[in-house]
Amino acid sequence: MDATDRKLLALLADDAETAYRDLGERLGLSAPSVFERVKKLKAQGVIKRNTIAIDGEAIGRPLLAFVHVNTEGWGKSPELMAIQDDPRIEEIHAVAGDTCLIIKVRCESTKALEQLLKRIYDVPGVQGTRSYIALNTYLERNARTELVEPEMADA
Amino acid sequence: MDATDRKLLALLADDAETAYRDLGERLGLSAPSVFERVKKLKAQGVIKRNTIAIDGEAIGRPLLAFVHVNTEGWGKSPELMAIQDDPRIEEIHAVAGDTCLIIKVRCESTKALEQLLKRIYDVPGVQGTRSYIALNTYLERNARTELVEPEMADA
DNA sequence: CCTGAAACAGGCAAATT
DNA sequence: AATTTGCCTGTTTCAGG
Repeated sequence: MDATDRKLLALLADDAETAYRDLGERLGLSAPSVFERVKKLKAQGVIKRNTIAIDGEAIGRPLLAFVHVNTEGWGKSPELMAIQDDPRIEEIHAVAGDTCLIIKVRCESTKALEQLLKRIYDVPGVQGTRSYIALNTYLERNARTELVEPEMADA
Repeated sequence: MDATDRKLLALLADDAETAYRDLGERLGLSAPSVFERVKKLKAQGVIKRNTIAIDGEAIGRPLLAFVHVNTEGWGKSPELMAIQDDPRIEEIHAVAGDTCLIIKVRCESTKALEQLLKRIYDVPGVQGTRSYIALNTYLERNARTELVEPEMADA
């Protein structure tokens, strides 16, 4: 994982369909060398997978929300994890703070969100939820590397 | 946007490197037909772009956090939006609820998060922040379509 | 939407520095 | 030892029907 790898990751994150030849030009490498690096990054698990970014509104899910879930005892129950079969659920994180779980959901409507919340409330141990409805998304992207070496300044 | 398109999007979200021939087999179409559909979905903006999923830990950013930002007046100031040049910032949403903005960040360390918070606090109009540190991520994926027709049940 | 064909890029092997 | 050059296989992409 050197500076070239980080720049390569940044280029692929921006457009994963760029030809190895073009990537090589930008990195000062030949196409096979770029291929080798990508292969290694995939084997190492740095690149988890290639995917597409889908527009939420275009697929009929204009409502984005973050749902904080409070549970008695520990939050991660199999019943609660079962909700991930719902394609509206995009993320589930256990967090430290004044809530137990944060769930990111993308719904068709407020009614669909209500149904989802109902399902969450039906899980044993769930004490309550607090929802944050996104009014506008200014930025939404995957993990990024920086093109330059990160500076480790202290506090 | 018919059922075939939704299934195609689901397949591409799972693995965007699948050959059109293989996609065609699963969809009951020929490779050129799949190509046509993908082209249309891109032109319509349904597919926003092809990208790679990068492992946060592998690039030295094991610390995921959601930062709620409270501001006086309206949250979206140019100064605050300028923080998106930092690759640690993955998402910025204006939300309705007991906070103004939710920011998703992925940092190298608690010190790096502290610096980021410092930068946010330095923006005029920012009254306070509340951070939720992810202890464990159970699910993290992009927008998904469902393979079957969504049922619009009422409340 | 499918069949056939051309252009292109991906992936490997040998050769070179 | 690592990278580049060149080649072959396969996919992508464009016709025509």
